[in-house]
Amino acid sequence: MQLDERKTKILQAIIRNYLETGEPVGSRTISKYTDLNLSSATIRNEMADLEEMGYILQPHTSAGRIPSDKGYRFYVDALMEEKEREVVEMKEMLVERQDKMETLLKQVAKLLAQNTQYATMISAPQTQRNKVKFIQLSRVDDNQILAVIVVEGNVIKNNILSVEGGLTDETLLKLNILLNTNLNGLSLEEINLGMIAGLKQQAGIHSDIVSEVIDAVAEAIRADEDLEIYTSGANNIFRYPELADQAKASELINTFEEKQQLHELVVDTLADEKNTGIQVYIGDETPIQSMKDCSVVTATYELGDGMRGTIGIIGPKRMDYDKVVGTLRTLQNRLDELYKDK
Amino acid sequence: MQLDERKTKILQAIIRNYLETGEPVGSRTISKYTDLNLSSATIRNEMADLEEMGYILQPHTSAGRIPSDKGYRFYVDALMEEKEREVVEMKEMLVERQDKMETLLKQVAKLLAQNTQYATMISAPQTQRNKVKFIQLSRVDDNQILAVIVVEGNVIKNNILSVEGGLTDETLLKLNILLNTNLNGLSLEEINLGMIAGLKQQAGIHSDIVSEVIDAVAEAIRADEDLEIYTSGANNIFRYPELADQAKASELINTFEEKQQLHELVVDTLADEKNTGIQVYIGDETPIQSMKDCSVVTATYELGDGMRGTIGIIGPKRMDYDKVVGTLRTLQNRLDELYKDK
DNA sequence: TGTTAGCACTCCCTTGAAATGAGTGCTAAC
DNA sequence: GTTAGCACTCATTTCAAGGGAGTGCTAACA
Repeated sequence: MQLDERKTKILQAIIRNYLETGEPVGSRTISKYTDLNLSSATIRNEMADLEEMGYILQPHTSAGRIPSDKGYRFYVDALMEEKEREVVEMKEMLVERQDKMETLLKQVAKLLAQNTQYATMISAPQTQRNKVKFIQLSRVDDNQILAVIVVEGNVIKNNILSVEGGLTDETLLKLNILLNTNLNGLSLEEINLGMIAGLKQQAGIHSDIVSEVIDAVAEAIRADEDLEIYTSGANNIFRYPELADQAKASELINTFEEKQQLHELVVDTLADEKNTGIQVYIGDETPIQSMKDCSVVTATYELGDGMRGTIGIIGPKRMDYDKVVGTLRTLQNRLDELYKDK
Repeated sequence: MQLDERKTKILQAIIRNYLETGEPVGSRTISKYTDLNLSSATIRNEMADLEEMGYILQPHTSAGRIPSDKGYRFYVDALMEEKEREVVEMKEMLVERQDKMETLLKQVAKLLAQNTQYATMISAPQTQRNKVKFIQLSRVDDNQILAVIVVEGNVIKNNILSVEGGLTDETLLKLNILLNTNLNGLSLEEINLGMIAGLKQQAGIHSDIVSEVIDAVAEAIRADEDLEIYTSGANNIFRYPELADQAKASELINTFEEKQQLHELVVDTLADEKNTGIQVYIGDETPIQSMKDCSVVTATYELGDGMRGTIGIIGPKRMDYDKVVGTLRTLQNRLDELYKDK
């Protein structure tokens, strides 16, 4: 069977109506809703076809129809094909100047949640940072020294180390030179055990300091550590009866709170390079089990210097895809500016 | 009317039973439950008294009794007076060695939530840190310098600054000396506008760097910035039907997610110095509006060097106060060790 | 004077039957 | 190919009846 133009129109009408109301939609509603001027009986025939084709389904006999995952998918695909939509100016998205990335991202998540009435998440941008850029040891007081490590992408790690027997300024300077000349510009792979042993030997009695610094370097470089994820509006799921029952809500809330599982979403989104950077997961398509009754829309954003992060919107399957995709697209463009404004 | 021993016993029996079941408890239950050997009729008379005195109440005629806030309060006060309970060894609380405070606190919150089946929060320890301890500017590359600021309590702040026209190593050294000799040991109040102007003048063309550093100092010192709060187990509230209805759950979840309001709890708890460091808020006693149907138990913990934070457990009024208070007391003692172990 | 047995009464909650109504599938006519 | 009409289905609402848990009160008992 073919999905001709009339069937398409009817299908879209069904979905749009369902998006608004959340109730199964009947033939009579469609008969009036569209400009097709068809009687409800005709619509019923077409609906039977659409059901057979798998685009819509009936919760029970004598109920109206609701879109299936396949139906949503069709709708979203059609939506995405539409011409680049005009970038709506989000005046309400006035973000105050922020000097901290963290605060900015938290605010974006929050505003986005308020704006869309869905749950949102945003991951801090990640960059390739495999190389040590700079190491500095400084005295804080008699027994403590501060180790500052900067790696590519300007990720900074601080460690305060205690030194038992005092340490002369001279020794500190030597250690600084030792570490910088040997480690700068190296990646984690290039810092091998042999090299570490050599460094320790040169550091003599202060080899423990070298150990600690190298541990800190490893940590600063290891990517997953600061894959921070910020969420907001988790409680918005209570707005949608189909998600608000206790079992589902509890699971979802847990996912948002633990954040651990959200990583998968980020990984999955970033992995997919080809498209415009916006992806839609409907129902079972999502990598996260607890969201199998939801739809998830994700966008990859990119800050000037090649750092990429993920924004996600999680809501019911009858999400306002149109608006969400539009908003995300706008945000993709704006986020870079916001960051540059700092 | 007096709250004699028998009334006390009955009241405690009622409360304990209600804590377990969550259902109103009737006279017959108490008659069998206690070792008083009284008939249900006698219990009924006593219950009528207790109700008149405001310790218990009836949801409706011909229902059993449930504790009122006053009843809970009595129960908790009696509990707290009990002799220092033996510190239970929490074997299951084996926390892996963590080198980051943040990770430690997140883990504690999580374990605590799993352990108690309530929602938990923990605030990062705060210390008085009004004084600058140490400032260091270092070159990262040709156009960027890194400013590291350490204030009392070893709070560290990093800022990367861009410098337009290059900066010689000599100038950098001069700036370092300038900043350290003038700012070290000073509190925010002591760094006044006159001094800032003086510094800027001495810095000459690099006065903008001085400005940025001073801004960073102000931020590092300002306390509220890093009053981080970690939460866990918010979805545990779904275990208690009296909290699980949509309106309440949504509000609670929101409170946990936004964290903003939780600050009040921390402030309130830290303000109260006199007692053992454990406080119980029942119903309306809590400073947080959305928790007025909950009970909140908070504990102040102290890490060796005078840093204090707050742990909170949020659950239904029929919380197992006994266990919760015990667990928190244990944790108070253990947290310091855990931290020292680092 | 305190305790207890007995009983009528209250009120929530469950159960099941009946009514409602939205929506369908099918058939026959246009 | 489209439509009107009708019988049918089934979730949901409504209502009354019955059960049950628990109370308050009274009268008897120790």
